[in-house]
Amino acid sequence: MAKSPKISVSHEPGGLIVHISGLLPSLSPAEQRVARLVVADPAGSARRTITDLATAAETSEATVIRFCRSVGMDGYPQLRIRLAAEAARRVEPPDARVVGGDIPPGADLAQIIATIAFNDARAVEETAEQLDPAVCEQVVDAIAGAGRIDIYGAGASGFVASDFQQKLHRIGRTAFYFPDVHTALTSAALLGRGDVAVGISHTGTTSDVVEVLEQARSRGAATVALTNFPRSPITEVADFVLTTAARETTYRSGAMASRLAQLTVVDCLFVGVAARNRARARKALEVTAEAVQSHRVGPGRRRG
Amino acid sequence: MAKSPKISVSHEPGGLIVHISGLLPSLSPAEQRVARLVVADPAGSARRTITDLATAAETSEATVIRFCRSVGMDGYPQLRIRLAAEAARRVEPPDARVVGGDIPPGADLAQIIATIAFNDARAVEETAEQLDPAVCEQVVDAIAGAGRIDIYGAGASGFVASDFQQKLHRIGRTAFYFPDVHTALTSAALLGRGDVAVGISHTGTTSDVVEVLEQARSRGAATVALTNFPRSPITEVADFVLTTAARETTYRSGAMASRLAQLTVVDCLFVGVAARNRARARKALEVTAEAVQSHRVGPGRRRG
DNA sequence: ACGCCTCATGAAAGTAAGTTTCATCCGTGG
DNA sequence: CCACGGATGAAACTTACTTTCATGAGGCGT
Repeated sequence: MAKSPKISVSHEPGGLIVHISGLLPSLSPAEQRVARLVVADPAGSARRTITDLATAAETSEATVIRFCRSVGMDGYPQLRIRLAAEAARRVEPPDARVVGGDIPPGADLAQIIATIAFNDARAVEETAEQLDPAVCEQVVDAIAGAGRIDIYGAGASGFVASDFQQKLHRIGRTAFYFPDVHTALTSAALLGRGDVAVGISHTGTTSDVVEVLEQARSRGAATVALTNFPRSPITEVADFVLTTAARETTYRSGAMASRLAQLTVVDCLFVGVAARNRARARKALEVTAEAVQSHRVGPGRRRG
Repeated sequence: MAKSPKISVSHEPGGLIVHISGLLPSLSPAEQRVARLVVADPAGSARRTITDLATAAETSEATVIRFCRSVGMDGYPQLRIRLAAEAARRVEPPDARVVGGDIPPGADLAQIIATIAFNDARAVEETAEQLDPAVCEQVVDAIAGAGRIDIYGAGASGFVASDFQQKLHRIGRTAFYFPDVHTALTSAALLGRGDVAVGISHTGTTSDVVEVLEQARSRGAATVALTNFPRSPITEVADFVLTTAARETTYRSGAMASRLAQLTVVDCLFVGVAARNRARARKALEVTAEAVQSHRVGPGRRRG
């Protein structure tokens, strides 16, 4: 079934560049070379002829066309135009901040800070731009009406999962997070129709998370995937797919930008769910806030 | 060559559209028809093929080309691209995002997303701007040369603390994070000169964290505070103070923006430390990356 | 290991788009 | 009335884009 090449991608809001970055790993090697050129210099690429671009990417025109189709364009001319538009819209980075780039070896700390913050902020913004409100809405509905919510995530994404769990818990939703696979699988097996399972994985290839989500789905739960890559395995076991838009950087394994982007999405979902029932959520928040009040000390800020 | 193709106008400032409008009267009738179409709908025209446009202007392709040359373009493709770029640029920004504002009660999800992302991104940017590189440098030095690094944080900040610990660990630094006060106190008591203690607290008033940091300091460890409020209690027990710049919003208890800001700072420190010894850090990262490789699944592409 | 299949890929054929050339038309002024 | 020059489109031509197809690499089951 899923075979259907419905890939279509009719909806690639936000940036085309962002969209392409996300698709990058799902492209064939030759197409990736093309994609990288395009992402690195959209404006420049728009000026090139297809033959030019093909040569630059050390491949054939045919591959460039395939690339166009892979990212949802009709053909090369359309890509060109979209690229030009995209490039025009984006204000170029003020200074030497390499977008999505690596930190140069000799960089001093001030530069490092500027670069990191720039990329982090961008990831957050771009993620928001390309988020599909309609899908979010559905996810929010599902969560708001869920009997139980299971949240899965390994490693770095585990933090995000855990954070989400805590948030939902604070507004009175029954949410769980499992740091270990076995417990998670057990829990997933107990899910059923009306429950929701959320899997978080930057790469979308973390087998533990994919498996658990699959399990959850087979039990009838609605499954949600949060990943940076729209065509990664996790999306195949998810009813709803939400993507982040962090560009890969080679050096920084932790992919902090990705983490921030994930948290932003989680936050949006959270606020969306909370907004479903303002009164109750607010009350729950107040109660939980009071609960930790005793752990606060002294005069702190001005507050007299 | 009497016509002298001196085309000139290599640089037509302001908008291309404006430029064309200006030239309009000096064009031949048929070219004017083309020009009018283009000016009326730049974006739409960019999508048309030359034949299309010629037909629409009730003229021949040749005339369209002449028009292109008349306005200083090399040919039709170039015009197309410029038009697309032009059209994209004049799209006005979606709408006014409320800076630091609360989410209005009736907001739809798209608005919520925009607002959250905007505030989150701002928090990250502003935090980076006000971070003192000199202090960061000192902290990085301390951590890079530390015998042991203890990281404390409760509740939401605990996630950040934990994340920091994991990061440092991955590049071979001896770092610990303690989710519970008692263990933390015990550990702090064992710190000494040359060790580093990092306390993370958004409000800066979390008693647990303050206490532990105090303990660490009394044992001779260098203490670092990461908080949003430069005059909060935690800063009184810290040798180095790093601040985030998240604006509070009333509704969102979790203060996600603050979390992101904290993470950004942590990331900067991390990269700073890693940069102190590129080679070793890189190696450590590679090794740890390999370690989780087996947990990745399949190709992830569309697979048929 | 073997054959089978799938997929990625570029060469080449085919089609469409863009460009040039040139003959025609039309108005103007001698 | 004719010569002239600019405007114009038809058609030839060139280049760009797209499709098709054969090849070969890599995976998979036997």
